[in-house]
Amino acid sequence: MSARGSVPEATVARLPLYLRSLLALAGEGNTTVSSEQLAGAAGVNASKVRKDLSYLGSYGTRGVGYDVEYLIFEMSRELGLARERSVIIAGAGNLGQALANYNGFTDRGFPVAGIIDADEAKVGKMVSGVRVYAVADLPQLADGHPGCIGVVATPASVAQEVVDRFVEAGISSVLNFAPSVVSAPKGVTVRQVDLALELQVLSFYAGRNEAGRKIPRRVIGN
Amino acid sequence: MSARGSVPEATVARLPLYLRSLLALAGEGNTTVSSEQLAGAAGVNASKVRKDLSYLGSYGTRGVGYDVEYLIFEMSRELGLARERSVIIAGAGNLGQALANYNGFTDRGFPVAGIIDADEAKVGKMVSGVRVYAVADLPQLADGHPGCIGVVATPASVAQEVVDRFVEAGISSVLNFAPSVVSAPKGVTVRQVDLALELQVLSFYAGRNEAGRKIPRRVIGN
DNA sequence: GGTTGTGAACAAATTCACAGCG
DNA sequence: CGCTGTGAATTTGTTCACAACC
Repeated sequence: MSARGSVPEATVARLPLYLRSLLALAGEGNTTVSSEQLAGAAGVNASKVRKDLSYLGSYGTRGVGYDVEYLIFEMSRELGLARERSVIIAGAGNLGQALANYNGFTDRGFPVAGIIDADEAKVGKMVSGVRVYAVADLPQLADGHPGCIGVVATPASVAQEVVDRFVEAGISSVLNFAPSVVSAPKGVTVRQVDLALELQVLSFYAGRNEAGRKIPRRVIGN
Repeated sequence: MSARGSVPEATVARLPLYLRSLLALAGEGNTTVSSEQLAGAAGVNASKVRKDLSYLGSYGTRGVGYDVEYLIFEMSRELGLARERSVIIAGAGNLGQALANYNGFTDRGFPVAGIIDADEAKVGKMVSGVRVYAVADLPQLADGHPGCIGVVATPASVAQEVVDRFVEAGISSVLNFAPSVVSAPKGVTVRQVDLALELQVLSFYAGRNEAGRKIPRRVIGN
């Protein structure tokens, strides 16, 4: 398939996984990788890797595999990682501070441009090297970092309001950590991460496993 | 459908969303809710709500809707939230401390039982009200909190090792924040949360949106 | 020989549409 | 009449299996 037909969502969600694996493989000195190897590293199966890569129109070499450096290049380009994207965090509370302090963002190419907070007492302070700005400063901050990503780390009660402000400031990518459903106009992408939700899902399966274990106490031949 | 056939994964992932919405609705004094309303609150569509609820075998009343309290009860039961589950965090670094400090876990019924860390200098210290334990203390800590959930907040390089230790200690639910694919024996559920991955996915769509915007500069009638 | 790229088969998830019931 | 519950239709995602190619 030749590059520009829309890439399935499920595939998009796996691209960063492949990229991460490829970077690791490159670090180990591999110059070439088969779909089988890449699948192993990314924790998926080989046909999936081949299908996914085929959506990017990337070319491997039959009988050989994919060129690691070339794939990294292609994939970074697809993911828009050539261009740096800053992150603006809304909410200087627990989670906001944690995220500002979290190296994972900066390390992987998403520097934190600032934190905005409604609490005047916090404005002007530094939180692990990141300045806290007033809500009124958001438009200016966003302008200074074109293509930046807004991160919602406020209580759920104000999440929608924050998203609206982000959108007004011209931000079109939002990562929402608040446990609340938010809406945004078309053209704005919102992704939701709810930490407690993940725990609840685990709890569901834990219940099933434990319940399941009750009956087959001593199964013959297992 | 009558309760015990396996609930589809996609449905399981939405149950906490419904529960959250139901709690909000109950808080507003609603005693009854239609699939349409619940769908609105949870940000999905009504048929999905009905299908999902039907997997739980929950009964609504035709012409009326669902009883809010009853649904909350049923859903909490399904999610195993009657029983409290503690969380044990591995890694007292940036992210680990942030998570320990994050009220979102405790507030929603997942108290943090402790942090384990390989660094002897940190052992015995308190991190926002949570004690740091040595790795050797893990089995005991896990025993003291049956059905607990292990959270990996270490560097990727040791994530697999940590998961192995969790499993040895009898933990069968793991939430992995390290950007690395980990494997675990059958019967152990692992969920992956990669914060930078979310940003990369946003970056992908941002690129598409921006590229798309290049051409229709001034669209008539929009 | 080995590995990709991809149609075709299969499976999962979503949406439609309406019968059934309060 | 209004709303649920669910089969059927559709869409999306995964896996298979193999021809094409290096």
